[in-house]
Amino acid sequence: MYALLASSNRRVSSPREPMHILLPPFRRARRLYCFHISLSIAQLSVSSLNPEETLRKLQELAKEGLDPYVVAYRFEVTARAEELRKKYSLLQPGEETGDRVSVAGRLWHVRRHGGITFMDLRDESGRIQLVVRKDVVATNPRLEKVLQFLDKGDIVGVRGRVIKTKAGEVSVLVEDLELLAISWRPIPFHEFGVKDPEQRYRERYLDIMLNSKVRSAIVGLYQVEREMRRVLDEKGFVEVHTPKLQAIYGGALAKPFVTKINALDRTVYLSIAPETYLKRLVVAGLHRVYEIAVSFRNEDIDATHYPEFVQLEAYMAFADWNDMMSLGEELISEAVKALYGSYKVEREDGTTLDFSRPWQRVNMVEAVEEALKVRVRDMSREELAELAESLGVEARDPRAGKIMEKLFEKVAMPRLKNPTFVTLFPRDISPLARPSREDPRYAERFELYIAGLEIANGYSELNNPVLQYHFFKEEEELRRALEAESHPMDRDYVRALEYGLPPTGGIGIGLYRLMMVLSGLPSIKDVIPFTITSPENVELVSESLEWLARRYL
RNA sequence: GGGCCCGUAGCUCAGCCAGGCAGAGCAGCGGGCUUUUAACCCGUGGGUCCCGGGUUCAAAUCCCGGCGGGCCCGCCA
Repeated sequence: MYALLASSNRRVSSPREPMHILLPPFRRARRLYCFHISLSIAQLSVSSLNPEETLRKLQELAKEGLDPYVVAYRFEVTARAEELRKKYSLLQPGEETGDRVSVAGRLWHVRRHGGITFMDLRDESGRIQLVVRKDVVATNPRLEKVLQFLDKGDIVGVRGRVIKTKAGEVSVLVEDLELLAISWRPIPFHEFGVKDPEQRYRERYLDIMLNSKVRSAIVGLYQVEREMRRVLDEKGFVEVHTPKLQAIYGGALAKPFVTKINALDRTVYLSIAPETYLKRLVVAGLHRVYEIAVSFRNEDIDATHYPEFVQLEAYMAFADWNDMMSLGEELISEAVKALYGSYKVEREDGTTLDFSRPWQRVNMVEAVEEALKVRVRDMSREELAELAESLGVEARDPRAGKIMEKLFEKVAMPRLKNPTFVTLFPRDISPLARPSREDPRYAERFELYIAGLEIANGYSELNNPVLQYHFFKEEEELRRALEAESHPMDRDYVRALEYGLPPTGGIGIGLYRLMMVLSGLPSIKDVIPFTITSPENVELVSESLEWLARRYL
């Protein structure tokens, strides 16, 4: 009884009209906009901001002919923040130069002191302080006006003289300032300002703006790619694009995305790897070929996996797996050098990763034996399975090699900190690799581990069409038996091999993972510029200001 | 698929264990300040305590159910 009353009271006392009811019809809004705007905006829970204040600011600016949406189409930039700080670092505190520069960027902080205002402006190079002094402002009415309405988050361009403040900071003494764009939303301007993990990925532009580690990882990936392209280019490699829409997916063992080409009414798969196409190109006589390939795998998302990722795959005719390990060492260590100026990378956790060549090489079986102190090399599938189960490793797979790999990942992989090549993978889990010239139970296949993460994979490429056909058939049977991922039969690929593939080495390097390891960021999503997020009802300031559009048309 | 944690102002969080007027800092707004560094000082507005139900004189707090999010563990780079 009481409960009923209480709950019904609560319901009565907290009614909320849906927001759209509060949004005025267009015509009426024009006449009464002041009233309606403040009303409708007040209902928006949108981030703090203060759309009302921002609207007022825009109206005031418009009156003065300073509406940035109307007047600001370009701004002549002559200097970058970081360059200025370096170039003028030797000025004495309080010293002023006559050097006039113009810089542009976003205001990060505004510190008003009455007669003097300090602002931090950031452009893509870094930060520079702006000083706006009352005596200078007095000579420039427009500056005086704009200054009233400046907020942190706004995009401005300034012209002024380079000085060093009494506190010793290189600054621009502002003589003129143009408001180039305003921010309607508050920006959490502290380092790591966006803490909510979901918001970080939803509004990634904020995370990239505010989180320097994320920003440098994203820029770093570009630098890594650039350096790897340089190294490959010098060796005569040709960069190509292979199809992302494929009739038969292959080159890896993974679940594909399924889609359709309407024009052909055909089901196609998004590329899970460029491998088989790149090797077709080697058959075609492009003896050194590579791709920085976006690949898609329709599998789970976790800290080290994301359904779309970027890998560099390179193939070199007349080379074997040893050559590819050397190439991998060179590509990655030179990229590290280009990025950090050293082959050693200090990480946040205090550890150092040493990319100096050559890197350690251990074969998988020896690594397992070393970790377990048990001789496993001649064990049967059943013996291996028993050992695995005793260590809590699932061992239902019919392939002995799969069990060996799992054992390795369980007992040996986490120990691999500095770059290490794990060599001699089991043959039966390597359908595109060439059997070892010394022991056909193994393949001439390696994987590269850094900081416990698998970063690269390569091998002496299988060029024997008869064996390739045989392995594809094995994979088909495996798929039926296991419903596990297996490599589909690709008859055109075998046909290409039948024309003759030279002895060839190949390597694939996971670039996001490499960047994860280098940056020390804990999730692969941190180094990917944009990732998918769950559906969201996005509230927009603009929606309540639709009437304002008319002013600009 | 199994286990653990979180949801309170625009943001970061306290309050919950042990039920009793809804709190702090930052951000916003108003005022002051000519050398600051996330400036500072004074003043001030701001709440669906995730949602629903239950227990109780009384629920942000206890119980049940749901929703949203995160982390760890098993399979794929």
